[in-house]
Amino acid sequence: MTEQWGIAELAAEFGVTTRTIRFYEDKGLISPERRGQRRVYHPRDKVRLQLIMRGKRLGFSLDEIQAMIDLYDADPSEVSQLQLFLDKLRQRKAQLLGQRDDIEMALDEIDRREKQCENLLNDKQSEPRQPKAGQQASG
Amino acid sequence: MTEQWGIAELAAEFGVTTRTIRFYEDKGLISPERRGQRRVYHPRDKVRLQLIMRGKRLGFSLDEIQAMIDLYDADPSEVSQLQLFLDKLRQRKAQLLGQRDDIEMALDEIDRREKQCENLLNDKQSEPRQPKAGQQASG
DNA sequence: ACGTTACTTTACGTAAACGTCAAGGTAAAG
DNA sequence: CTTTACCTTGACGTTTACGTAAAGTAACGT
Repeated sequence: MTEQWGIAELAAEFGVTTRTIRFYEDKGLISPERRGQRRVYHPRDKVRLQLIMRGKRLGFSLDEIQAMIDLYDADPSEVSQLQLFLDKLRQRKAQLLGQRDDIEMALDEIDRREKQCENLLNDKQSEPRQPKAGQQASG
Repeated sequence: MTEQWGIAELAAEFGVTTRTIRFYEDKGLISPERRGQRRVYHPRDKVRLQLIMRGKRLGFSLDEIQAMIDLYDADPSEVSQLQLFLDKLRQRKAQLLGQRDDIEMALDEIDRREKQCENLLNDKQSEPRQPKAGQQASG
């Protein structure tokens, strides 16, 4: 009985405004219980919001997030639907793998720059005056 | 001399419209050579566009992409700037690592659903009639 | 009864990232 | 010289994802 929250609590917990949460409801991404005219949120709604937030962090549009949530919720009984469902899953997977590759590349570049900087900082701290052409490779 | 392109060529190569490329120029993300009033793009502009596209695939705003490109281009000479620069690098890194975690989670979930589907498909194909409660674990 | 608090709907506003004309320049080809 | 292809600069339109009032309601404390 303790696992339910008002919209303001949820908003605070997820670091968004109540407007945002209502907007997601308008879009059909969540559908909380109604007690009178008030919205009452349950754990499943929180799970939904977690999925939404993760999707947003990964740059997906709300429509895409909607589609992904549908994928999680779906329970395809017909074989033809199952095949189609599997295809969709694999598409998302491919997209995510691509994103992961992009991230790896970006991380590699950042790591290079980071080490470059650290070296520079060490050099400057150990020798505040003469720059001294050393054997530090630059590329 | 062969390494230069018109805006239409570039647009075709990157799968965007010329409007998009000009928009990025307006935003200061790229600044091609001008021959007369025409834009002429060189390899470095392609590199920029690659970075932009990667940023977009990862869900960054053009402003953020701008900042990331600045990070790549910057050559901080002052120690104070260097420290600040390093901080920015590490912030980006943290963000990217977070995104990577998100992706791993999403991939895990998809993999589970995928295997679930494959099992269902196999069951249905080997036994089109009786569902027959088998020893296939479901969770 | 009255005010406060927390919520509700309705509706107009806005920033980002382009799309979509409109109107024209220019260089080579016919 | 005109057509054609390709480019240019505006400038207004559109979608997404909310922000921001405005005005109303429902329970709760005093």
